[in-house]
Amino acid sequence: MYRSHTCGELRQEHAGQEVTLAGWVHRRRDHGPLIFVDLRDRYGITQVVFDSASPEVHAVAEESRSEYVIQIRGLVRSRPPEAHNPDLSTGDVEVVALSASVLNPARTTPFYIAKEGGEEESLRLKYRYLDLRRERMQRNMILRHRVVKFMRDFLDAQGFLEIETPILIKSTPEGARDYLVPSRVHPGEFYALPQSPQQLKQLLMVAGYDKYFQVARCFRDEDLRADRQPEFTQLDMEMSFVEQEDVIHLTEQLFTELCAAVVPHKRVPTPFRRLTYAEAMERYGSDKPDLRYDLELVNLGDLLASTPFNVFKGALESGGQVKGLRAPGCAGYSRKQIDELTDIARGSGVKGLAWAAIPADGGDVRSSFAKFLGEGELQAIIARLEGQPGDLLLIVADRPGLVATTLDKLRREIAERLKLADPNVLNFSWVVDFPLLEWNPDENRWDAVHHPFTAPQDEDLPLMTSDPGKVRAKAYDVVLNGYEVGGGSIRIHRRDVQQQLFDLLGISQETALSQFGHMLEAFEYGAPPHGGIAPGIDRIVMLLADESTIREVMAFPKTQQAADLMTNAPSEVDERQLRDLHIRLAK
RNA sequence: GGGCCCGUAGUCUAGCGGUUAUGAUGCCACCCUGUCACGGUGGAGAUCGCGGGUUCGAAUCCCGUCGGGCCCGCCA
Repeated sequence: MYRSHTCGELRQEHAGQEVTLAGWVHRRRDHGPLIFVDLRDRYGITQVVFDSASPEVHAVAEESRSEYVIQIRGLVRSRPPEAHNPDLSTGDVEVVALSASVLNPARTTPFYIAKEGGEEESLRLKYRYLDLRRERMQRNMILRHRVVKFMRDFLDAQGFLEIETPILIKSTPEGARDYLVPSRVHPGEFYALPQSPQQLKQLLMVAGYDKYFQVARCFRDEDLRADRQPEFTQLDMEMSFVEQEDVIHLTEQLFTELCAAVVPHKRVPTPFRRLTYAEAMERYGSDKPDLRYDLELVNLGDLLASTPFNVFKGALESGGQVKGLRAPGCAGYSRKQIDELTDIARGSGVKGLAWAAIPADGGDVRSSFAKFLGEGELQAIIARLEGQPGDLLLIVADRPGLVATTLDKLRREIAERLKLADPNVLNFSWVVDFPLLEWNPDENRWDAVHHPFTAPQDEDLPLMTSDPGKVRAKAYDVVLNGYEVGGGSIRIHRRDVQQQLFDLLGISQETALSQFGHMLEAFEYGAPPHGGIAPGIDRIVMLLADESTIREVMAFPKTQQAADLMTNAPSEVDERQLRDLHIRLAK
């Protein structure tokens, strides 16, 4: 045994005991004949005292440097009354070294372990094993463990079974780009890594495992973002004999109890608010709005039906929208600040941003567009937006999609500037009634918004033939503080409905059979009604940890170019390996 | 595929056409018996990401390239 205790556990009551500790040298305070070493492991820090009265022991402390791994045997004693350290959990005691040895020396680390912050993230990623020693990453890894442990315990208590599904599976064309794995045994053929275990969990329902879950690694070969990595982890769940309401209820209970258990200092409003997709887009311009603050978008189109202002008029005449957003107390924004907002708007693709500032002192409204408006229109706009003295009004006119994207971005920007989002609130909500299909003008067919096994809502079934774009799906997303943290649906279990959907998606009999034959066949052997959801663990932990990227809650994440800076993956491989796989590289 | 931002000792950072390239911290040596971001004295440490160009002169300006970040597209 290298140690009798960890560096986080000694207390006043251990005084007088002889203990053995092992850990890393966190800091060393060398007073010559007296040296203090803060010994660190993942449990905490304990102060060890080396006195020159024992020269051999003292010599070990003298040669030790930061991050040396050392072992000491010593006597726990109460610190002198004036020397207690309230910042350490072990701060009432110290260990007087009786013997000591260096288990392994350490080079000077490329960044401080003891003091965090400031370094380029790429440096932290290159030396991730050092970064992981630090408190921030340790806290995040521990939180992540607790989250996953809670999920497992919760679902186990609810009667769920955790079942593993393969990582090497069949590639299917729709959805995200697959990561492919060449087969050595079958020249020219490939496996895909799962984008999610979607089909497999549905087959488990056919098999009668009516409550399934898995902490499932998922792979998508798409471009990265702060909240998107090429591999990520979902709490994949599926249940038989459930309706949408059952899945929502269970998930809500899971999240509520999870947060109470692991982040008790945060407030979770319950029940979770519910928005339809149409309502979310209308009021927030987003299907994942941050509901910690209001700042709702307001439609102005009807007020401007006969406006002479060409920008508004043109947008409305071509089927677009004019919508606005009230930025409370921002009337004093400088030209520069307004230009920044305009740049943000342009960045989403609109041509410009119309604005009006209502001075707090009751003076004349400053505005970029009032002079182009008709009689009374400015007053009508201000009234509709409920503009008060001191407010800045932001207005966008364009195609509905662009108006939504732009005002969503401006809404988040204003909230950020005004610090409207309470960091200690976890505002979960449900977005429901997603459309089942969206028109794909490039391919001249319908695409599944969720996936091709998502069930349409019963009362919309007649629309499948008459107006497919209006069909709502039994699909639901759970949204947290502006992030989609989970999505799911009730699946189609009727063969005729499935066929109808394939027809709309332009999937031929032959394609359906070759791509989904196993599913269709399975569903002919008694498929129970079923549905599920897949919360994204990385994003949830990120939000619980108050981090702004999921990289901070992953042990070994990849860069935006999908590279691992520590191992230098991806990398070239031997000619021999390629030959085994029957692969020749295109020059 | 596109837009924007960043790259200077181990680390963070100042400098933005002429400096001996700034400071902090870390590192090394010596001194110090109650520190806990210990303190004190001294020292070493930088092909200014890389390549090319403009210029009498480039860390500084221009072009390219590499790496990193944020975003758009993409992400059933």
